[in-house]
Amino acid sequence: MKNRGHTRANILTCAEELMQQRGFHGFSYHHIAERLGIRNAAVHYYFPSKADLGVALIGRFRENFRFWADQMRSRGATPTEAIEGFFDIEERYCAQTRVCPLGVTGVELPGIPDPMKDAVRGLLNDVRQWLLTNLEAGRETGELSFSGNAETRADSMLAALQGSLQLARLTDASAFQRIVEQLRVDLGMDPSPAVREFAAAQAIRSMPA
Amino acid sequence: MKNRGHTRANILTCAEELMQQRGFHGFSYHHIAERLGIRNAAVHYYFPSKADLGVALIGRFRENFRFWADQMRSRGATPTEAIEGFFDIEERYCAQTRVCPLGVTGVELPGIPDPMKDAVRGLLNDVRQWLLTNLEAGRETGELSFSGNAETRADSMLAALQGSLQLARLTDASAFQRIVEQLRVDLGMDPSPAVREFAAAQAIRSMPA
DNA sequence: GTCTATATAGAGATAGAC
DNA sequence: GTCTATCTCTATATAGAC
Repeated sequence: MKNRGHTRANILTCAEELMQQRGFHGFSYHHIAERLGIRNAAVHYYFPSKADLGVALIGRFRENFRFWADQMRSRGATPTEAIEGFFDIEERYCAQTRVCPLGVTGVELPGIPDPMKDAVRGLLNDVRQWLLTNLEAGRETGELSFSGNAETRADSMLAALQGSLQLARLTDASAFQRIVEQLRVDLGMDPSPAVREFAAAQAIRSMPA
Repeated sequence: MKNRGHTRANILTCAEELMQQRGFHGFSYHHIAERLGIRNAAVHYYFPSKADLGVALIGRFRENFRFWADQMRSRGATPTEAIEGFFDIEERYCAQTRVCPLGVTGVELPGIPDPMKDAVRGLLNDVRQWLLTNLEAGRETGELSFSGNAETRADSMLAALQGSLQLARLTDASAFQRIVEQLRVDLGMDPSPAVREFAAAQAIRSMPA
């Protein structure tokens, strides 16, 4: 038996990919079981209902995001580096033809289980708060410059990133790249490859698989 | 029998709302039949398969958009007025807790029928082209001012609008309003009437007696 | 054009053996 | 912890009566 003791984590990893590629209603326990070479019932052993699975998925996004953000902070990343790291997470989604979990749940909202909705709102709150803090800190130090209120800027950025992953699947990945570059310009960020490479390396090293 | 001769149109109207609220996999023929007070089989009479229904739905979005754009043009709308009109369409979606059809299909893409994918790409192309034309025309006349390339600006705007409808459902409608206001600022447009009123009220309150 | 009735397949879920 | 077997419910779809 491969991956002894890792079945639960394997299920989550597999379901995460399926959800970000096909939507929460776009995959079934059978899809997961098939990919992992196990049976339907084994998946139900770990996640009795699909609502349980959905809540666990969102919970893992939250944990991973917090872990990643803590890593960034403890490594002394500047606001600019932190935001570049966030762009890199999204870029990896784009490369895997995934969309943002907030986009998936935003689209399917009335059909997803209530406990999962609560979890998603918590995730959104964490990400928003993190981005807001970095935008304000960056404006404070002068490394970022943007007009208007930071809350709105944070929401605009999240919306644009979310939408760009969806548009990129309908056209091609360059749509995503160009929109991110536009966001950099709007924040007065340096578009130099050196900064992007640094942030990408940080993000890859500190993002749990 | 109500709405004699309108069943096909009623089905489309109903399915459109369901799709924008719940996603393409989030509703069934039964939901439609129930809402219209008819039977499952009657829906299949007009749209033999769900793929047929999906293609027809996207086709209607395209027709409606073209019709609306033609109206705008024949009434001599300026680029600014045209773009405000587009914001109005999205705002109505927001008020009805709907998201953009491009967002729905962007999220569920690998699971939707192939002919529907083609139709969606056509719709996106129409909307992108329309927005691009208006951005360029507005920059030409000087009524709009924005940096960078107009294609990227058009894609950014579509992504932000799409994402903002999804975020607004996870938080509240004000997220959508603030993001649209940000888009206006980014294009050098006048603030919306609501924002102007608010600013005016602030000014009056802060005026010395 | 809409109905009743029915077919098929899939999704979600449980019981009990190993 | 994973399996086989089974159950129920829903979604999609068709046939044929009215």
